[in-house]
Amino acid sequence: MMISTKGRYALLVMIDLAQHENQGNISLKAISERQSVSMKYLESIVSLLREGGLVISTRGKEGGYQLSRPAKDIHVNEIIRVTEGSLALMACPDCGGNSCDRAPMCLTLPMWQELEGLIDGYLSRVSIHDLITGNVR
Amino acid sequence: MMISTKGRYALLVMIDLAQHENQGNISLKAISERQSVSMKYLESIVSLLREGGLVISTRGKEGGYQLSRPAKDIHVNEIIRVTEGSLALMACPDCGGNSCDRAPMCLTLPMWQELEGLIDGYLSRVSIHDLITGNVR
DNA sequence: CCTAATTCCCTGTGATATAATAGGAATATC
DNA sequence: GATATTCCTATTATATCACAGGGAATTAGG
Repeated sequence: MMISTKGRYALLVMIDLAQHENQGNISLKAISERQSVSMKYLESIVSLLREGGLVISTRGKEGGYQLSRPAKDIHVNEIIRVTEGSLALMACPDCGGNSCDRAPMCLTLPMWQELEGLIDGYLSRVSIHDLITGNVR
Repeated sequence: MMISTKGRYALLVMIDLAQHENQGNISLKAISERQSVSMKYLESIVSLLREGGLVISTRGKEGGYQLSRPAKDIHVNEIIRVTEGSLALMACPDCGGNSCDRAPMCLTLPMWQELEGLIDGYLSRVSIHDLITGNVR
């Protein structure tokens, strides 16, 4: 399974923020209540989104989060990359991508690279806005 | 990370078997020595391949494994499916794919289904034989 | 029949990752 | 100064991974 709850909840948060775009700061409490997800857990996930520059935070009372860019300009591959680490399906364990003596293992490398490009290519064409409007294909 | 060593080693075994096609039974001992992987761990992996019908086993002395079909007719998606469970990236946790009240979550479902089809489509076009001959694209 | 080589099966184990929880410090608003 | 919020650092519980061990069942060859 490629996508853990971390990535799932991250998408959830981004969609929620997009649905309340231009409504000022959205607090985690509001999101957690709307999506019935533990607020404490959301905290750790949103902090990844913040470090990745996908959301902007404001501390203190009346604080909260907003998308750092319009929902049309934020794509799913960024969200996954920030929360799940990377999209890398597999790396050659010994040589790190270069050729080595572990031949049969390396035989599969071109396939993984090709597939990775395929996945990243697709997810980079799906924006948060596309998800909300159901414009996925 | 989508592919664990289970899937990696399974591919390794299948490639090794393909490289010794028409040479009778290949023992785990031989594979484990060639690929320097623990024989005990290989055991558990090959048993998945056997249950999945991808290899045929022969017990007793001079026993071992062979591909159940020509390498050209075995594709990577089958191997991953058998060893890693499924290619499913994500399922709607509450409604199992149908629509439910957890709207934002379900908004992402079409995207995952599309992507899953993309991945499965690609991997179903890559055979073990393709991997060996470097005919990947 | 006997021995050796093999698959098969069941169980255990340490390491790591995931999913979540907990407590409190820092910051901003009113 | 009270309150609401983000931010930071732990801790725990559970699951999965990557093996290891012991032995039963099966088969080939002498």
